[in-house]
Amino acid sequence: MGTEYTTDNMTPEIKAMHEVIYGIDGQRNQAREIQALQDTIYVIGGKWKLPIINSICNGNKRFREIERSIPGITTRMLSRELRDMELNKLITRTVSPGPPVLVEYESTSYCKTFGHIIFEMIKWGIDHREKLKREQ
Amino acid sequence: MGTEYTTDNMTPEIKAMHEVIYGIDGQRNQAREIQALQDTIYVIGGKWKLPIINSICNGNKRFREIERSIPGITTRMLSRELRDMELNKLITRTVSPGPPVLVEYESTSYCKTFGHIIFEMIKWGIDHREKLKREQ
DNA sequence: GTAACCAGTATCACAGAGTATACCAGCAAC
DNA sequence: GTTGCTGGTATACTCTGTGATACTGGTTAC
Repeated sequence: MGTEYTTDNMTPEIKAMHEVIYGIDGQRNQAREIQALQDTIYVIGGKWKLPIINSICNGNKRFREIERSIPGITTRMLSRELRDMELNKLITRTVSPGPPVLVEYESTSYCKTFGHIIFEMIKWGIDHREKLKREQ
Repeated sequence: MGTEYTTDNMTPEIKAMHEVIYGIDGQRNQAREIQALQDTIYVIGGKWKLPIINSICNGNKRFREIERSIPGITTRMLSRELRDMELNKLITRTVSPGPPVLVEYESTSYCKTFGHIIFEMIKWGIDHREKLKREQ
């Protein structure tokens, strides 16, 4: 059933992804979809990770810079998330002893792979607010 | 600074979104970005909402269907999230008294606006697993 | 009548994400 | 010396999202 297609012309990566979503036989592979979605939620879930990633990708490097750019975050949470993200190789932390001591956080290429997700989420949020405005 | 642009040709919606992201003067509006991102996280955050949305959008309508399609979820959490999502008009719940009683959940158009986010998250999750496989 | 399914509810438990608030050493600016 | 900033840490606490497990009434299939 379903439309005919050929994967002959695809690159190996695209072909693999296609086969995960649609399966070998072209049927939607719901089990793989849900697994992928849950994997992603596991990695970037929580209240603060994406805002911190977004802030650093926007060029904020310093602890207080990042803190100021995210309304509502506490130093406790920021510190904890930064450490966790460094361990998971989402960001790098570079210390220049100075004086004064200078610590800089930067995104890794792995971190940047969330760009599309963050972009879609920002778009949704903006559009949502526009819609709420129009409904008033 | 930055590249010149004109918004004259844009639809009102696109123009409004453009101005939120870039501001009137074309500069990135980080404050609006973070607000939009936090709004989105507020609405769809948590471990189960997106998997449930995805399951219902994939055509699962019945409580146990949805339950079976999401590994790890408990009836407690599913019931709770479905109620919450119905209250927030993400889904509709239709009861046919039967016998036997038949309850069907369906996504609303509002619910479907998360499609792009979910798609990007599934893509990321699939790509991430492919990369891990290649690194072994 | 027994088993299985449907669509949940009930009850108890708790881990950990998140919060509130104060504080620290070192440095710079005045 | 006082104030402000940096880059956090310390401590106690909250609370909520989540989990585990058993259970319910109604129905169907055999």
